[in-house]
Amino acid sequence: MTDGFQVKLDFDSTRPIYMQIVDEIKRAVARNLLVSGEKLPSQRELAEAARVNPNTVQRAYREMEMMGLVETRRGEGTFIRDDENLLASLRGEMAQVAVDNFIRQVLALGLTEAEVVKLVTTQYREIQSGKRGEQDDVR
Amino acid sequence: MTDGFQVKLDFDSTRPIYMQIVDEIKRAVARNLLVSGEKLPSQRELAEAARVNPNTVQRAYREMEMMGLVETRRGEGTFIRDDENLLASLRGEMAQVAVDNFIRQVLALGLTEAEVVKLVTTQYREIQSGKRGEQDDVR
Amino acid sequence: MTDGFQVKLDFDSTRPIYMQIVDEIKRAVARNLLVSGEKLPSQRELAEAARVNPNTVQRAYREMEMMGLVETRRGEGTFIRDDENLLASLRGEMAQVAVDNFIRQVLALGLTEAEVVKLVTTQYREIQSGKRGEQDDVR
Amino acid sequence: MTDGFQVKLDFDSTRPIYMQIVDEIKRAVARNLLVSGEKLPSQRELAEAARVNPNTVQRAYREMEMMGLVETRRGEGTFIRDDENLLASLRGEMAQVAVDNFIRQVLALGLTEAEVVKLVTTQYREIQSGKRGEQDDVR
DNA sequence: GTGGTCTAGACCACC
DNA sequence: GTGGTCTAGACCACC
Repeated sequence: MTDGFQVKLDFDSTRPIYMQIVDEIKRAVARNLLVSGEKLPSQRELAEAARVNPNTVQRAYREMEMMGLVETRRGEGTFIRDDENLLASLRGEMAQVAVDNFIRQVLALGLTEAEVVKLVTTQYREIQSGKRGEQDDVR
Repeated sequence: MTDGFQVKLDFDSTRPIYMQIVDEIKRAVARNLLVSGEKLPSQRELAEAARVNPNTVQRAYREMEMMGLVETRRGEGTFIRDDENLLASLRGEMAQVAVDNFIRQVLALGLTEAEVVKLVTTQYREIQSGKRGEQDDVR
Repeated sequence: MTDGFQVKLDFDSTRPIYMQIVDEIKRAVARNLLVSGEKLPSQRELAEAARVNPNTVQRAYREMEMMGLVETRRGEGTFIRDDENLLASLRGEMAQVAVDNFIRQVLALGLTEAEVVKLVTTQYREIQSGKRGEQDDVR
Repeated sequence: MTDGFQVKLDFDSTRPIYMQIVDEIKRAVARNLLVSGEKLPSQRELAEAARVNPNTVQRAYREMEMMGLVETRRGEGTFIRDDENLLASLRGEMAQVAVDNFIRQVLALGLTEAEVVKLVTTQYREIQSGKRGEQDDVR
């Protein structure tokens, strides 16, 4: 796992393990931690590292292949495809989830729209400026 | 369990259990799931429900007493105090954490400030309008 | 025992032991028997010396930490903090209690204000002059 | 013990019990809780109340008789004598002890003479004014 | 070594 | 019933 992503699994979750693997890789792609053309770990490698059955990893990779996120080249490995549209929609989905959770939280706290926008713009600038030259472990 | 809050603990976390209890109750107060004057479960009740030692619950309650969040009356129980300033700062803290996490996520996705603001305002209105008469379990 | 203070506990008192420990240390600090930066005995040491449970000592130390009197550094120990304001207010409190008790005594004896002031000034000078080079155990 | 004084004994003290009884009665006299002509409890009564041997009480009463504080009239009981000089010296002694302890305390706290006098005069007036119509349990 | 957390359980005080 | 204190002892984290 020297790659730019890690697969953290929750074995207590009701969400199937293979889906969790897909989620993690989608997330890494959306965040540019995995880029077009990059090779994923081999199925065996990942299975060992994540301590799951190789079949589980294979199912995850097959799902991603079907959704067009990766392509598997026999004898070579599995690679992130170069598909701008897919990437954009991935990012859109994740942004949507993030914003949705965020809004629910601030609504529960009783913040008005104006307050939220204020906080968001302020914090956006603050964090962005602080990011210069920093390592990017924003998980 | 009939209360407006639940205490979910992660026994694997490095965060001490008593702090997790405090966190949960602070959160419930910030969200108005627990309001001024309301009685918390007795130390023994909560200890049993959360499957922790009564001493652990007591430590949590004592911490909250010291920070002025609750008031404990011997022989009667522990109650949420009425302190507007404290409540406001609690909400401020939680909003800050929420916005901070959110911004880090969207920055990792490469969204611009304008895009973020757009998403936020759109979603704010959407979720708020959908909230009418709904139950509020947004955890 | 080589420290400048001793913790004498009254196990029959209704005052909790951990508070008695706090009282004693506050007194020692107010009297400069313990000074800024000085290390308190470790929790286990004091527990053994005072024949109480380590948890009881810890509670005392935690209280003092919260009131800002001491600073505890994990793996190192607990130290008197350097806080002039706190020290002054500690001394003020203790002086207040002493003067209060004293006045009640002399009032009960029927002394007038003038008589009291006379006694106080005379005795102040007498005791102070006798103090030169004496050991200071005025408990 | 409907009288204006109580005899509290410390059986762990090194000070003999009979002296402690004398001390307590001297204190009550100095404070006008026992006045000239007043009858002390009978030796048996006091022995029973204080849970000591009647001989011990007798010794205490004998001491006080010798110092001129009380007189015993066979068949009647023991009474506080009317001796202004003795009373004055009793009060003087007690005042001396009180002031001595007090000065040692405030010296240990580092108060200057001026500060002490200031505190004493302020507190004298405060307590005295607060005393009006109050019950006088200043022990 | 140091402090920090937690459990199990006793006993007390206030109501 | 409620919370408050204390003990005994385990186990962990930091040094």
